Amino acid sequence: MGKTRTRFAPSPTGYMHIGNLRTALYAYLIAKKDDGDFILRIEDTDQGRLVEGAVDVIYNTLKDCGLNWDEGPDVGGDYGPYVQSERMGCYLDYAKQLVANGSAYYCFCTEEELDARIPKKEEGGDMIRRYDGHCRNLSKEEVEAKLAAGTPFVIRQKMPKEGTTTFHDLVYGDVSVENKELEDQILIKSDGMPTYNFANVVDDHLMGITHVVRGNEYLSSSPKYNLLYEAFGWTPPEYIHCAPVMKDEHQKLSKRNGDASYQDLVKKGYLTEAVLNYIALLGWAPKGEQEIYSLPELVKAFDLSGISKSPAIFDPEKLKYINAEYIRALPPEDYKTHAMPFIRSAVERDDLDFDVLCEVLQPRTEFFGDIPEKLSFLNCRPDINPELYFSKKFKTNAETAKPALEQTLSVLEQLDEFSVASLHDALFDLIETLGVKNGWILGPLRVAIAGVPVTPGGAVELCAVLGKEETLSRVRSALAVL
RNA sequence: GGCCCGGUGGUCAAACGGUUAAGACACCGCCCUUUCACGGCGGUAAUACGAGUUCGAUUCUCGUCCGGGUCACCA
Repeated sequence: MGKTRTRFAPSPTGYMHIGNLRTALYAYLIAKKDDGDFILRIEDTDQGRLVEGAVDVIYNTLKDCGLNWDEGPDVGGDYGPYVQSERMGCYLDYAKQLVANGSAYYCFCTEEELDARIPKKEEGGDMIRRYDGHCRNLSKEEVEAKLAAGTPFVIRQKMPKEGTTTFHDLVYGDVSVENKELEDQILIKSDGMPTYNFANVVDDHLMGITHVVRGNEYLSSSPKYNLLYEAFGWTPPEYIHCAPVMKDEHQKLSKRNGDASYQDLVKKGYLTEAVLNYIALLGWAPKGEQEIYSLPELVKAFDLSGISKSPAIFDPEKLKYINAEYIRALPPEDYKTHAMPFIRSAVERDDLDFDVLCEVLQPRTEFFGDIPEKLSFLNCRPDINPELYFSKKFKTNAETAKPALEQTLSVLEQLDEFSVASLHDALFDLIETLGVKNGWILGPLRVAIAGVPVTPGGAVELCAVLGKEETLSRVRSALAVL
């Protein structure tokens, strides 16, 4: 048995959606779990749907996520080229091989003939037509003659009429279909290009792919693939079909619905590692209770038996939770690097202690994009609603706030160093001297300098963030209206 | 419509013939606490339905219902 080789084979038609990325992740994990190779192949046979820059999005996303490929268009490898449009030479020859051994045949039916002979019927909202095998029985002479005359043709796979075909899937087990259900699908189009189904089989075989990981929309066409392998005398790969990632009970996650893509999530301030961790868990369950996994840990823990057969709904709440876990685990410098652009977008002033600000923000950040709304009070001196001074628990209100703030102000005026530690000491000394509850002093102070009911951090931290000058100015102006 | 696949709390999911049917997110309550978070403790909440096999079914079989996929010279 050779090395495990998996591939990720996207078509560059847009962006990386979460489902795509998960398929790539699983393919990567399956290969790496076995010390195998992960291959990137670009399937760009549909030139009409190519989107500018889409290949770069694929490269960048995979690189960001650390899903490094061992072979691919840019890094090369022994099985190239890795861009399907550059492999066009070989497919027709392979198809002819199948014609020669009786597993495929030339078909000269035109669209018009088909419409006349077997009009499409509506079934369940789709227009359906099953090819009738008209050209299966053409004599060798007829075929030769048409080819010689230059009649346009396609090559179709000749499906057995009887019996059943079974293939084994590592997730779904054995799947069988009656051969009579199988259509004589087109292998080579009239322009000489292979269809996706055919190119896929040939490429996977030529590239030595041992495990095919893909969405389960291919589950029902897999028997056809296997019949193709059989016709060539090739060994079929192992199949791992994955249930889709859903937006809700009915719809898949998709760009068309405006659903979050990987890039969108990153832009909103989600960490790559967290996104990857979350999507690994969407449709796969580890053995134990652990749910925070780095990529190397995933490689170790990944196990095919944990892959789910049913669709999974993408849950933004759970992603937020996982992301928050990652954010809290960040070293403070890294947190600051990530957070500063978002802080800057909300805060216009420069004279704040951003280290302290980051310190109070870090345990309160679920994703970086939620930072700005927490910080608007930092920009200018607040207008204070006196009701904010009221607290049942600390027996405070606008009346008690006045003496409390006066006492506090005189302490703060004496204090030179506005660090969290020195502010804490000074204010708690005052609290002890007065013999009051912490909240009797600290509650009103927080309101006076912030003016909003909810702030990241308490009075002590906020004083440190604002600095002496701004703090005193805010306390004085709060006092002035009491 | 034919065929294929699936169906455990709101969500992700464990349990692969015997459990009081895990755990996590969300939600609710309590504690901690200078607000909010973090943290700690506790709570509400599930085997789609009906038959069968079995001493015993979430688990095996069949039917029903529900959902998804597929049936292209698209990938």
